[in-house]
Amino acid sequence: MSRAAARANPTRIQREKTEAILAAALDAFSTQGYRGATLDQIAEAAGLSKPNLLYYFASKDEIHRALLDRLLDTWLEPLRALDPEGDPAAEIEGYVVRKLRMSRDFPRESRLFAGEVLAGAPRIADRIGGPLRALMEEKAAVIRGWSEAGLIAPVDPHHLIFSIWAATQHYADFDAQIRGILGTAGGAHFPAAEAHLVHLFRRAIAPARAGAG
Amino acid sequence: MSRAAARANPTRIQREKTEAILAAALDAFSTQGYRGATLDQIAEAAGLSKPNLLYYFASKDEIHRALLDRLLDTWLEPLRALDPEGDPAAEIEGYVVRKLRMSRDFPRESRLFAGEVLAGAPRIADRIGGPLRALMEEKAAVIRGWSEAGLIAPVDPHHLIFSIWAATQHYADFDAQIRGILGTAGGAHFPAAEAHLVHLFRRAIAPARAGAG
DNA sequence: TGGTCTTATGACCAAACGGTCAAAAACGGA
DNA sequence: TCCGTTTTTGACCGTTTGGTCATAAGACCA
Repeated sequence: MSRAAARANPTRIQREKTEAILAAALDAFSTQGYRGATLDQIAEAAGLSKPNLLYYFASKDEIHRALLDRLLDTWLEPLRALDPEGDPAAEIEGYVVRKLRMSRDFPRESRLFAGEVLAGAPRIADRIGGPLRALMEEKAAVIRGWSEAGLIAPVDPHHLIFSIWAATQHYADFDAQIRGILGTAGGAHFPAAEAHLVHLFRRAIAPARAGAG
Repeated sequence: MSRAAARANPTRIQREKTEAILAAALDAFSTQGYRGATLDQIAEAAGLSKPNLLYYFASKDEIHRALLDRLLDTWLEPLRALDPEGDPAAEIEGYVVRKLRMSRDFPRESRLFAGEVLAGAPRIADRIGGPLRALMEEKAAVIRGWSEAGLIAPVDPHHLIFSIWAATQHYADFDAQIRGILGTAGGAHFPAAEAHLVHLFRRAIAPARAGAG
């Protein structure tokens, strides 16, 4: 019999405990990294004994993997939603705003992902080179099309997307630094951040006016 | 007698071994985090036995602290160099370029810092709330002055600097992701990144032309 | 109520960890 | 060459870590 967490027909207890474990593990991994988090710590936070935890997940690695699986599904949604048929400026601005809100609403997930990439992406290199890259190419082509049609300024689509990722995720990943500098608590700086980022990227893609270039 | 590494008059051997240890530790900590890196691993990479390593540094924590001390000194240099008397656009663009080049030339340092902040900045919270915050306020005031004088567009100086940090450091911290997507090796994408970032921030701070807003 | 499958636990294990210590080896100035 | 200092090492230690296992307790349905 395989692991309880991976059953086809999970029982109520399996569903509840699996959720509790993943929630506790997300806390642990996102703040302390893979090696820094311990099974004892996760088990205690989830309200289980360690052997009981290992009844639901076969190993530490399997918990981590399960978290990343969930994460990547939802992580790319904002970019997926970028509509090739929509208004270019509105689409890109909308993407920036959606991405920033994910940083605000899912900072632990952002940090989990950041930590994994920071470490060289040992456990998700395949998915970065696969689905993520494919989606990136698809949307980059859309943006390049807008560029070439003169609907937005000439920009390098890949690096534009990198900048959007960087600038938005920064508010989750570097939260400790931002709080230390601004002195704000509980995401009070997000409205200003959103206004700034919309300004930043709106100007970046605004088509050059007549007479320039 | 205090630790060999902290002597006032270090011997040649002390200097050499201390360097070797810090170099090995930078590799280890930047890719695996504080808990992930082990003394055995650092010792081996530095070509020493573990007790020998602990002859130079009293503890794992002391090595980590020494790395952060060095790092923070040089890390803020690009921002410090932002000249209040210079041309605003040139100063900000210069800052972007310098910061990006630090990501290119010191990616391990960038990742060490990122990992520390990601974990909640437990060991550098004081220096973030202190010297870093002070420098930030100083330069933010400069940028605000430029804004109010109409020399650059109205921008939130703090968030502008956050965006510059985020967008430039991204190329070091998320290198694994960028390589996985672009397929480039050895920093071949840096010229394009520099062109893009200069474009991005030049437009962000360009004063509004007559007739707009 | 009985029986079966699921869930939980205490005791335990080997390996890895950060760190200590006494003693040996190497260094370097007189 | 001598001798005090610096440097290096092997052996060792207590703790923590991820993980196992046999067994007990609990849930659920007939």
